[in-house]
Amino acid sequence: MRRGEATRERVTRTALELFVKKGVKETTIRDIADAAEVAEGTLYRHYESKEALAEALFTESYEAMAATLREIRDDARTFRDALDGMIAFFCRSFDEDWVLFSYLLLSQHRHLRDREEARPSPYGVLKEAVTEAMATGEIARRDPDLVASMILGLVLQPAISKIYGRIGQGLTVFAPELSSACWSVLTRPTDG
Amino acid sequence: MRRGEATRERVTRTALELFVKKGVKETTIRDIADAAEVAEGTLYRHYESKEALAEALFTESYEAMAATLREIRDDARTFRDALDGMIAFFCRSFDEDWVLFSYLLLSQHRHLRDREEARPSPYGVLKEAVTEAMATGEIARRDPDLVASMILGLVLQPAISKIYGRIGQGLTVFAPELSSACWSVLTRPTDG
DNA sequence: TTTAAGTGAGTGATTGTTCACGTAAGAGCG
DNA sequence: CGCTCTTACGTGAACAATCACTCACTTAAA
Repeated sequence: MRRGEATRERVTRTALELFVKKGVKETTIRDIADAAEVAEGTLYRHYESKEALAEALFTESYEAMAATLREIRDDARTFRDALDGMIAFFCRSFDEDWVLFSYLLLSQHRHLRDREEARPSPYGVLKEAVTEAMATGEIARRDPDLVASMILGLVLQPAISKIYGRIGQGLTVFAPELSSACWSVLTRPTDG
Repeated sequence: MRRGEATRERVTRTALELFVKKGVKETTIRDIADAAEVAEGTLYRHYESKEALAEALFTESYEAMAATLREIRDDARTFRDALDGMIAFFCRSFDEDWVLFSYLLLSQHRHLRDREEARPSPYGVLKEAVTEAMATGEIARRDPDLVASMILGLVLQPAISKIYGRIGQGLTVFAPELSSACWSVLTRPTDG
């Protein structure tokens, strides 16, 4: 009694691909059903609505990412180790599932709009790590939100550039370079 | 015979605000017409379609930004001056018209999707500046796309964080800090 | 008088969702 | 094993709502 699971996953994956290719609003239930080779009604056996599907797709991956980043941070001895680990993990994940990360990066604003502050997020984990590193004196004390944002952008924008085709190679090869760039920012705060 | 100009601008501005608040697809012609206190038909005296309005709104500001950044770069003697000037200009513009920049930042993926490579863009200007600075030896030679992306992200993400309310103050106060952070990245490429 | 600008009810097409009807996978049972 | 029963899963025509856009008409600036 569980052929349903395979169908669900096919629908979900197909939707993800179409959402990335055309956008959520521009993708119709019919598009998804046709591409996944199921009837329109089937989609509603697995998701309450198209919006719920788009939301689940985002939130599940987004919070899973946050959870793994937290683990990496908790397991690391130093902030530098945590940072390197998080960056390496992000790059690897990105290269492993390009489509999923395109969806996360390109549709985040849509979903983050009405999201409770308290929910787990990659940004939240990073900010906590930064704050703690300031407390232990590992990095200089500055506005944690500014620092976390700069680092986040420094890593995410290359990923976005890869999505746009500006960068050809996988992200993983740049992971060490991204790490050291972040570290430069963290250790040379004020400079002529 | 030109009461039209004022109406056009009211429609345009109202659309911008609604696009940022609700999203483009989620904003209807009726929404715009009601909020701008005109009839639905009026919108079509000034724009071919809703999509054309959304596109014009994006492209005009985006390319105007690129043009100004290019001027700043051309007027600057050193790359460092160019970078500082561009960052300062971005921060000022952002603080001056928060709504417009929210639109540019949050809807860029939608519009950059099918955009000709050759068209002027802030990224293009930055990449050129980076490439030239590498040629003159002002900064170390590395992948220009990676470097341009890192710097772009380092500056844009704080702006996005401000849109999300994570950062309270205006961006302008952080301009010097953003500049020096970028410079750290540019001058300390490889680091244990 | 001319014509750009404004109007808003009407239209046609799209689309998310439903629901009454099939289908097959396991459960219970003799 | 064979049978029936139950229930999750699958189907797609039909529905109702939405919405971008049109157009015949009015208004007012030059």
